[in-house]
Amino acid sequence: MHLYQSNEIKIYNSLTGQKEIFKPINAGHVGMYVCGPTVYSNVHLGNVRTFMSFDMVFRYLKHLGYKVRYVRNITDAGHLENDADVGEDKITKKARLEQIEPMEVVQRYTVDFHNILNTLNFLPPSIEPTATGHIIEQIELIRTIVENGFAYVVNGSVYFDVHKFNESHAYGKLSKRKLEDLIHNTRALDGQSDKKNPQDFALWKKAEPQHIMRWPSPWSDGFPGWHLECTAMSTKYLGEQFDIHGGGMDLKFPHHECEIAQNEAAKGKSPVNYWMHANMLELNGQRMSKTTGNTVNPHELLSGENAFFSKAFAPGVIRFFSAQSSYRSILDLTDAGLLASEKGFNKLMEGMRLLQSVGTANTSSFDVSSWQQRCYDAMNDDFNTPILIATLFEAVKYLNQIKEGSASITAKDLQVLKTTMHAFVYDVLGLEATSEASTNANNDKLASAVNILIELRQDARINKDFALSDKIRDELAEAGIQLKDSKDGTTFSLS
RNA sequence: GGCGUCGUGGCCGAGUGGCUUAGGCACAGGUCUGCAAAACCUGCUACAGCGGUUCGAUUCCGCUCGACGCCUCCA
Repeated sequence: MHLYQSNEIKIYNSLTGQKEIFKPINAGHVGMYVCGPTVYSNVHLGNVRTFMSFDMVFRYLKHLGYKVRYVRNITDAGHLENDADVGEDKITKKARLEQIEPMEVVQRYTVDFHNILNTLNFLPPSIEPTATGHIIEQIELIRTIVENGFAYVVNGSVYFDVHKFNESHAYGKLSKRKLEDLIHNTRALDGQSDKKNPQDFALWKKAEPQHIMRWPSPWSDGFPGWHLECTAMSTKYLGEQFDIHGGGMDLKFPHHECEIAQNEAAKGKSPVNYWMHANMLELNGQRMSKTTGNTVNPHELLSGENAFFSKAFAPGVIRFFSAQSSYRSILDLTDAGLLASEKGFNKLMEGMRLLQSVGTANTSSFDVSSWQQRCYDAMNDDFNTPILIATLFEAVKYLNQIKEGSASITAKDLQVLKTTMHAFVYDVLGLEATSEASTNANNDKLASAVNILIELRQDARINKDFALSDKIRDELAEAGIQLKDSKDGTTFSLS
């Protein structure tokens, strides 16, 4: 008996605009594809939020016992500066600017991307394919689309014929656009486009002589179009139709719209059953933008070396902050918000510690099994992590009451509580007390030193030498060590 | 201009046609303490505006105002 058999998930499907009961194509198995980063610079923090949302989706599906194949690609070629057919490949441009090989650019930022995700406690996807590793598949796909009459060749480049496609299919059904509206609203191209219509998009681009990233094809030496890689790689590893496709809201049009068109043109099938789109991340109420300087990269957020935030924030705090809002809402990153999340996160982690130390009784004054069900209900409702967190805090409050003696729990219920808290806090939300884990190596020596000071202070307090005891307390505080007095003695924590 | 999303208490941020409350932070009072801090307990307030549907709307519908995203590079 797997958990997924008793937990019916509802997913908000961007394609239909409503929450739908999730039914995987193959019972017990889930195929999920998420558009990964274009590795031409440090990964965008907003992109990290998107991946974090899907990391939690991945984790929950796994927790329920699904066998999940999670594919998240690396775009290392083909993402043009613009779609107007005259743009430069982003990787190539960066390589030219830095005077290094394109693959050096790719390597550098792929490593950076993985570092950030590891630091933030992401689970690696099942497969992480690259665009350049699937040139053959992409060429085959183009060939099929051309044969089916939905693409045309001009001067060695191949373009998808959106108008032709729209005669027999619905181009724009995901983003709720009509082709005629697009025609009226597309800016006229200035100059030498090979496209029949501005709405057409490149499947294959002939490379200019100086272009380093190039592969042979039936049409020219060139490189594949950006939209094509996701179609090639998703269907290669997940099948012509698969369960979940995710990505940032900004990719809905044109990227995902083009994916649907490509797959329908090539295979005659709409590729995805459930489209999920994560909303944008803002910084202080404004969109992040490199051009206006209103941007922070993940390193700067983690290190505190930036102009926006008062301190460094631990990975767990960032995850907690993200999970406190729904993946479908715009999330505004602010100093006050992060500070509030830090306190909340610490409170939750304190609750996790209480699980180990709290005493049991003959009766429980709290309905643990209905609480447990509400945790599942929250996640089953379109992965509602804010509700899950609110429910987890009910348990924290309960644990504190047990500690204070105003509530009680049986050993059996405590076991359920412990298992469930661990499952949701660690496995599903991916939270870890990383700030402590990272200092553990030094903790033993530090602890013995601080404990000596605590003893000295205790002696001073017994002697009513409060000047000395306060001096020890205050100077430790300045050094980032906070003493906590309680009935059972004094402990400390690092701030 | 087109398409889409949204407007919740001091702040962030869920949710719902009435029933019992989101939750976190902040704030106030209390417990504890030599005093603090920390921790804990208790309290606190809301649904942009105007109409409509309804026995009843923050929740549904319409309009107004405002914010944001995509439509052109920025995730």
